[in-house]
Amino acid sequence: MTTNRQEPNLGILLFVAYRALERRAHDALVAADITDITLAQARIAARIGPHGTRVSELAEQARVTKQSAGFLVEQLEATGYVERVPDPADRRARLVRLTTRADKVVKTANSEVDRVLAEWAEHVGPDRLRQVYETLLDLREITDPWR
Amino acid sequence: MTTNRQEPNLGILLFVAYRALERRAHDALVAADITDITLAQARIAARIGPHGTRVSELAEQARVTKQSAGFLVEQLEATGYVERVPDPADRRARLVRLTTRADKVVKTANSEVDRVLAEWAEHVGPDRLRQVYETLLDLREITDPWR
DNA sequence: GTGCGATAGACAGATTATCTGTCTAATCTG
DNA sequence: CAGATTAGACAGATAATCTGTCTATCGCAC
Repeated sequence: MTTNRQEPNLGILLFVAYRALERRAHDALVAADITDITLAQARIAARIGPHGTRVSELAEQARVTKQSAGFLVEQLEATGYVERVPDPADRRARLVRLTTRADKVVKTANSEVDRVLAEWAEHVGPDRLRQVYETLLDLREITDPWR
Repeated sequence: MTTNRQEPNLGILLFVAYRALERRAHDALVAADITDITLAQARIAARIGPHGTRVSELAEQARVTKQSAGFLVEQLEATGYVERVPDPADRRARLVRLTTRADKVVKTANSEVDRVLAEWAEHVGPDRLRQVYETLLDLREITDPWR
């Protein structure tokens, strides 16, 4: 529970903006006939780095348990959007990487995000939007236990 | 899917901040021995206005279907945190209201949110935090289809 | 005022996402 | 090297969410 005030509190504002962005990106995928990726899978996939990322790290970033992340990665693997390769640096671990099949997905999602951000910048002004970005970036130092 | 860039994108920053706030509030409830409210229930409860709110509106605000919202309200009703009363303005509708049993919960959650916001203000400066609030408030005009 | 499309929300059923707990192998640390 | 930690798989349970359908009511346009 955050609060139940009438004036929207910061939590709700963060939520609304986040969900709007996420929703637009996912809708863009559906519009591009990419209908075999759920929102939860996308949340995981969006956090995969260019050189692959461990399931544990994906779990931390997406704020779910390792089990949940593993479950979603398994599905993404089944649909061919990711692959798991051994981590050369740690034989316990496996790196989750995006496959070439994911290229179109990433491109589509990124394009839409860019479009949304352009709309936002148009609405509130590029400076104010950048201020939000920079402040949230600094805030991450205390809100993000990892990194 | 938002993107998979390395520099955190705005979507991820919004997510991290939102989840940090939500998590802290929920943890505060658990610390106060309020363990019969789940995060999903809290998301719904946090959006109930002082004079009661319709399930449909809660669903819209929390970005879930009416069915999901109804399901969660049912649980909150079973644990006695909310009650449903007929809406005098519309006989189809019922208003979901917080009960007195919810007082402690609301107070606990609000206190923790205030505490978190104070920490945030401490870290980035009150001005910058207020700028984030105001910009997100303006942004809501285009990101929030309702209201 | 009547009729028709929209809305509120309940009911049913299915699926998806998530968690806790446990286990093994591998790594790190003192 | 021994013990603690970490990565992630496996098993099982639960929670959350969706689609679809249905009834009652509302709000208009005519």
